[in-house]
Amino acid sequence: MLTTKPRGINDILPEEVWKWQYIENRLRDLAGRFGFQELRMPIFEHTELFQRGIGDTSDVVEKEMYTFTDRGDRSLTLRPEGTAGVARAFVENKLYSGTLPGKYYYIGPMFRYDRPQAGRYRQFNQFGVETIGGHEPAIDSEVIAFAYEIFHGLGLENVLVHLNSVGCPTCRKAYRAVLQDFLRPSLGQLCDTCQNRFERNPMRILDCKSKHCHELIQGAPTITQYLCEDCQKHFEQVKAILDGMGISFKINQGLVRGLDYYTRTAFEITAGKEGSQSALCGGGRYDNLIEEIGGPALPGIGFALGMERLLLVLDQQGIPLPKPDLCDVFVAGLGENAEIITSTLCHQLRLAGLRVQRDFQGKGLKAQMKAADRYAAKIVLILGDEEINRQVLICRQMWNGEQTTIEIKDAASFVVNTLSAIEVEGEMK
RNA sequence: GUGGUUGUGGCGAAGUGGUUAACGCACCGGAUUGUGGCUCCGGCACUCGGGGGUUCAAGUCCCCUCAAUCACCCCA
Repeated sequence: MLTTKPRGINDILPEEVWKWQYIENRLRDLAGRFGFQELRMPIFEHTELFQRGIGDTSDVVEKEMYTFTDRGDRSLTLRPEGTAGVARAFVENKLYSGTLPGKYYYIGPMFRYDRPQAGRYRQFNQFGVETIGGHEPAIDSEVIAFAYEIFHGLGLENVLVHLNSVGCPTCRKAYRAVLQDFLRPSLGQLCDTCQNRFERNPMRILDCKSKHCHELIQGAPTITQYLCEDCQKHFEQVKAILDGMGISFKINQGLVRGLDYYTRTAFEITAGKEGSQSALCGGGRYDNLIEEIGGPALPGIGFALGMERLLLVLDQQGIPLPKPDLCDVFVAGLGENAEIITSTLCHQLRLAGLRVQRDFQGKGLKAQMKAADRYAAKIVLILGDEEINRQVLICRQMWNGEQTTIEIKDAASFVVNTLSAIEVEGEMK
């Protein structure tokens, strides 16, 4: 072949896509129940939106963006995440003039130039929500409850909410100084990356997976000890509401989200799987982002989940998803005389709302029966010369092999009735 | 960006320098002249991810490259 798909990019084939559709439908339904509306933003934006929004020191901006120049010499970037785009759309369309907080969700592909791995791809899909214009702790809790319910509702085991507060610029400034004081004596022993982080973003050192660094940061002061009064109160209230809703969570003081815009509440959700790519969902509050990109000073909070990772754990945990029926009726026409009648019949059945398959290659009855079986057709209609001469056809019920001869003109209504009858029977069981 | 493993038909998988590249599943056809799921029989890779090299001879050795995968990093 001429070429293959680019690295880290995947086709989602029909045999797989029904799972996606099922989950997407559930997500949309759940979003509606929580009062969120869909917002579709573009796949690419001006590069500076992500640079300013996500933060220059983040890995995403530093080394993972798909940035290109268009024919007008503009620097554009394929969106690596959704929040910045929603924020931009919110400001640009002056959505702050509506009822606040605005509650939006999005679903679609994101792009990051990473080394691909299980559960990590260069084009991956996220479902995310954002609420903009509310600072109340109840909003944090509602967003976390929504995220939790997505996973819980699908039947996943060991769903765990990791919760932390990363403070606001005021308390973070104080904490940053304390943390640097703590680390300074062992600065030389930290890994290269962490030495780099020391000035630029010392809180990220707490997140370092290197064993050596991990030992050195034992006993480090935690941000929660240095939260200002407002942040502390906010955090306590979020926890209290979650308790009240019966949503369990675990405080994880090492949880520092990778994007620079986060303030106060930060959370992540995992489901059993330990180690790499275990985060199914990540989110948090971003109280300065909207203002940062030139909008009014409105706070926000949201999360995003990775569809590929969700599908992966569902599979690992053996959670069955309902597979839709692909075929109600297979029309088996035999010989040239059946051609027009077969086509017409298929069309009528489809107009009657049925899923219909047929053969186009003039195969024998045996081969057509085999095909019908593979389509998992519930009913096969057989049309040969004998039947056509008498203007009838044979209706075979594949689940029990029973056959009835009926008139061609009655076929559609007969099939509809037969199928609705067995559906009712199925429901009664 | 770093390190490890892998790459043979649609899929899984033998083959460890030497004639026609096992086998299983799937697929197609037949046994059952007009009827699926079982059984039996038959068919199905000018070719071993791509390129170059070593050799009388390479799927088998070497180099490069691409891709997958795992770990690190990071994150969804």
